[in-house]
Amino acid sequence: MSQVGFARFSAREVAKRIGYSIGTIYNVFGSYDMLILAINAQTLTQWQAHVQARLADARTDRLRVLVEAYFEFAVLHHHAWTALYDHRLPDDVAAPEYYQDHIRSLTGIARDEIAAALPPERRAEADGLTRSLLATVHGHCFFTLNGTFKLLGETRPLDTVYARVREAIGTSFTSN
Amino acid sequence: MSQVGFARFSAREVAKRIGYSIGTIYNVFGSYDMLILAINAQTLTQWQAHVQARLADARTDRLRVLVEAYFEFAVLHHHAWTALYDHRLPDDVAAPEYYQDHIRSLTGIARDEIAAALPPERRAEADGLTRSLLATVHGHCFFTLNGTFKLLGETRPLDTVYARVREAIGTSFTSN
DNA sequence: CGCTATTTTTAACGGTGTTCAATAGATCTG
DNA sequence: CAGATCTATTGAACACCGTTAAAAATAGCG
Repeated sequence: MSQVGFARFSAREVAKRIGYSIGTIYNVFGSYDMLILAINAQTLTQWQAHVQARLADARTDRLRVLVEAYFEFAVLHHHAWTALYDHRLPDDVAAPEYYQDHIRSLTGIARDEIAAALPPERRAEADGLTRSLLATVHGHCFFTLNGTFKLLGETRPLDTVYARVREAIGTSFTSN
Repeated sequence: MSQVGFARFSAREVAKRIGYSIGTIYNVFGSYDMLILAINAQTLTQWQAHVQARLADARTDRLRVLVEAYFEFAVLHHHAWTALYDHRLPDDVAAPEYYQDHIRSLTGIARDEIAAALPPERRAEADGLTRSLLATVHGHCFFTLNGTFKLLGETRPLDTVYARVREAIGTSFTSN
């Protein structure tokens, strides 16, 4: 996945590379969707580890480090990261519980940092603000990787999105 | 595309439905990528028309209407909208000029509204702020449609993202 | 009409996800 | 050990896909 990207990824190629036949892949994972979910879950694990490692030796401005680590991983593993969002289950199928847990675990890190960065009287906003800032950072990262920012002339997406985060943490008008 | 979505879309099916053979599709569009680009360009045109129509009868708070129209189109045509971002050209291929123009035209609408909403002494920030807020709104819209917000418990993404936009327009710490 | 130029078709190629009967291997039983 | 049961693995078959190029059909023109 990290080598060819989502569009050129194939279950048959996986089977070939690990020395098994295509049938075995299907016995183990059940379907193409579930194979990709397993791979994406691994990506989420690596992403979380990356963010936690960066936060571990962050001495000041942990929020900045958090945002940087988010971007860094996506740029470093852009095929794997993009696959997280390129893959879509059928509209009537929900992601398995284990996969949802991976997402909750990763977003939980952001929540803890944001809660810690908020003044005590605004801690109640932490959950809503976290969801919003995750989306904000995601949008900037996505536009960085898919070329939209290049097209529009944005050269410092990291600084830009950090300004958005600081605004929201500093003084928020949200009602969440 | 709007019926089956990006993943299940096929050029052969298009040929069948319009009563031509697959070869004709390739004579006209050149490749699968270019066919999708043509379809996505149409989607961008419809999106722009939708936003302009909403802005045309906006009497107050045009920024709110702008954000609402963005969301509304994505939700109303979520398969077509998602295809805009599911499709990725090979890393070494740039989008054709006509397609880039569509994007610049759509984002230009946002730029004009944002510039008008800014106090005169901050007009210079309009371009950078527009890029950032487009990414911000995109992120919220994307998380709404791909289920991330549902998973995280976000129930009012439109209000939430509008709070982010108001923050940035109201008092911005950005250096763009 | 015949001749050219354009449009369209068709068949083939190599690839994909998916299924499933058949095989191979491992494990347990008497 | 021999045999039976259970599990893991295979690979052929199916229906689809994007892509190509030669052949066929159509249109335009003198």
